[in-house]
Parts: sequence; C-alpha cells; structure tokens
Amino acid sequence: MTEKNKLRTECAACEIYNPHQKIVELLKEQELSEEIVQELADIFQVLSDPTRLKIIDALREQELCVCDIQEILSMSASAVSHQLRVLRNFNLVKYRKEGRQAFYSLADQHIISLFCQGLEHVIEG
Amino acid sequence: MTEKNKLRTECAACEIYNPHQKIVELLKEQELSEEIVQELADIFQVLSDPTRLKIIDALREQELCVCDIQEILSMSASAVSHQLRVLRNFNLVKYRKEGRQAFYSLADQHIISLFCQGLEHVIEG
DNA sequence: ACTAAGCTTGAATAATTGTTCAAGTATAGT
DNA sequence: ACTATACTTGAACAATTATTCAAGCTTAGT
Repeated sequence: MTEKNKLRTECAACEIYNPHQKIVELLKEQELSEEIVQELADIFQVLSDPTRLKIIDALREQELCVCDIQEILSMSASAVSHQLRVLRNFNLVKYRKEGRQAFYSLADQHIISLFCQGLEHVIEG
Repeated sequence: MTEKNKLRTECAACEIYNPHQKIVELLKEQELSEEIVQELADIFQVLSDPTRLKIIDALREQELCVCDIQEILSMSASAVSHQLRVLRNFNLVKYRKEGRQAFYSLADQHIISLFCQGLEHVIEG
C-alpha cells in the first residue's frame, strides 16, 4: 500500500475517498437515541399546525374559555376542542372547569420560548 | 338595566357572563397574520420528522456527503435525498458538488437554536 | 323535569406526507 | 465507449391527520 493509498480510507457507504469516515462512525455512536428524536419530532409536530399555534398565541397572556378561542379563531367548537385535546395530551395546556365553561391556560411558559424562537426564524427570514 | 346586569357583558360566542370580551376582541385584531402563522407552522413541520432531525443533528458539527448521511441513518439514498430536498427548499441546508458527491451543510446556525430549544423541552420533560 | 348552553367525542372524509421502487442524470475510472 | 458510483426524481402506496358531522355528557336557568 502506497503512502497515497493509506490516506484513501474507505467509507463503508462510498467507495471513493471519504474524509468523514471517523466522523461518520462517531455520529453513528453518538446519534441521539431513537426515543429522544421521536419525542423531539412529536413536540415540533404539535407546533406544526396553524390552529394549534393560534391557540397557543391566544393563551400567551391569559386563560380563555373554549368559546373565547372559538370566537378568536372563527372555528367550530368541535374543531377547537379536538386541537385542545392534542395540546392537553402533550401537557402544553391545562384547564379548570367552572360551571359549563372550561378555562384553558398554558401549562408552562416553556412552550412560549419555542414559539418565539420559531417566530424569530420566520421574521428574520 | 341594573348595575349587576351592566357587568354581565355578553360575549359574541357565549351567552353567559364572559370576563374576556375585550381580550377576545383585542386578540381577534392582534392575531398573528395568517401568513406568518402558516410560515411558523411550516418551519415546525420541517422539524417534525425524525429523519430530518437526525440529518440536522448530524450536520451540526461539519458538512457531510449524502452517502455519509445514508450510512449514519441506515437509510436508502432515495429516502435521504427526498428529505434533503425538503431541507433545501426551506433553506435550512446548502450543498456543494465535488465530483460525484454532494456535500451538505447547514445554511445557518439559527435552526440549531430551535433544535436545541426543542431538545431542552424534551429533556426537561 | 325540561330545555339550552358549553364542551367533548368517535366515525367519516379529504388532504398531506414519508418511504419505496424504478428510472433517470452526471461524473469517475478503466 | 463502457461500467459503476453518487445522487436525484416522479409515481405509487401506506400511514397520519385536520376538520366536519352527528351524537353524547354535564351544568345552568326556568
């Protein structure tokens, strides 16, 4: 094996010279666990719907009942309720019952950080 | 109209006493534009897939060619290429051609902020 | 007790999406 | 010129998902 050939380490995937062999091996080991990646995808997935984003946005400053949200979004109670359930299932919102009404609020402010960071990305282009 | 009734302003949505009438009106006006919300949803949508998240994660430290990524994710070239196109369309990655290979890298570090913020959310529970 | 309001839920439908498959282009090596 | 590699692309398929519809439950007011 010539000096030149020694440098030409082979990637398991490509047969041509590959400068990233060690990095690839490292990344295969260090790769985020399947579970973490899926959870990460899930949380972004919740934020990937305009209706849910509008709900989160509306709840930023104060709690609102379902019919408030319905009014703000100009959507049916059913559609709103379905999306509130998604947000509930991911513990992004909590609610309290008062008579016939259900008052929803953000479970914590952490989701707002993500929301705002995303907004920055959009506005900055 | 009695003093008591004056306080019972009606919400356009609910007929019962609604403490949020003014807030609802305000939110209907201030609501994020449909366009902005859609763009926000779109960017989160891109991040809502495990494959794309893994690609972004792999590209955090250095550029990689398609076959590197293929190897790291244990996926077909076609599947990887399709997802790279999605990332390209949203200007999250850029690439340079070198012979037969295409070397991909992150277009900017902004997306990493979002990625990490999401990761924090997942890890903190 | 009755009626209506506020909200939730399951099924149905239409739309979107991730991967595979088959075929394609472009470059490198012989 | 030929072959194989690296990558891309469009169509097809299965899976997921957002909204609507119809029906339900619970509470408030009469």
